[in-house]
Amino acid sequence: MFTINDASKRTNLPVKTIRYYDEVGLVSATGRTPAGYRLYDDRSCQKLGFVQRARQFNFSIEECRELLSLYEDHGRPSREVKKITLSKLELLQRQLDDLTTLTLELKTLANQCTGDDRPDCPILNAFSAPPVKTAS
Amino acid sequence: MFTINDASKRTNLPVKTIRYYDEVGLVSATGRTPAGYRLYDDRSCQKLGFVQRARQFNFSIEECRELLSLYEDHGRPSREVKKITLSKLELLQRQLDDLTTLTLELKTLANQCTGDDRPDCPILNAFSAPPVKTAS
DNA sequence: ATAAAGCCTCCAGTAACAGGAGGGTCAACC
DNA sequence: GGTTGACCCTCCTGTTACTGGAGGCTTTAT
Repeated sequence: MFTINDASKRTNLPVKTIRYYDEVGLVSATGRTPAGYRLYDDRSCQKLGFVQRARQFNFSIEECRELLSLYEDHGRPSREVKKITLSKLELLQRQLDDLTTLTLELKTLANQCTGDDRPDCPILNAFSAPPVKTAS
Repeated sequence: MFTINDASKRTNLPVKTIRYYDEVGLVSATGRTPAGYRLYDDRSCQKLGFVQRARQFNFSIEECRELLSLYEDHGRPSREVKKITLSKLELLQRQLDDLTTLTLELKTLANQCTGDDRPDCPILNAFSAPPVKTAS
């Protein structure tokens, strides 16, 4: 059995985060000492590590909860996991596209801006008027 | 002078959001009717539109506040605006890189997963063990 | 006159924690 | 046996940028 600090070191998760996961019932502590200290065993440390990696893949807490229950259920079909993953991928792709467009547009604006002492600024000009919508 | 609803239509911002911008002092209402209804003039509508577009470019409220004050100050050097924009671009680029890596990794995992009735799932396997770190 | 639409304020909730106050616990050292 | 220092606990607040809703006026249209 490990203290929360040990579990933290094993999983690279901050102590605060582990407490939070316990609180929201994502990964509960295995038990408590008489003094009320949280205790974690190998299995729960493994689950914490699982969540840590899934979180790095941008899965939300709720999605982690779902993945965790599939992870726990050894008879589950891989179809379900793949479904969750694919819908997450779709979301990521959309975010990626948005961010790419954004970056390009902003780069263009920054390039057009002289960045000197003069007050004329294409960036502010672009922000002060609607883009495409031509007022007639 | 426009009601908050008119301002909303002119700027494509939800009424709630306009109220929020007033509350946090980003774009204050020009005045109030005797009954307490917010009023907006052309100028404040323009500022709302400015913020709306800057927000689309992922500028935070605080950054919008800064840009807005530069926008209002007609003697400001474009250097300052460019500085803010470039640092924002840097952040965007980092987000973009992270998201790209993430998407690629997740895609690889999804491709390896059969997604059928069998319980074996490379996605969960990848999450249940540390990635590169080879235990020896 | 009344109903619908619009406006107001205030409160709660969102995601996923982080920081800090205030206080108990444990191990080691002198 | 006392005391430091490292840990642990709970509870509260703050973060970002809003959104939704309750409860209650005001305005507009019929």
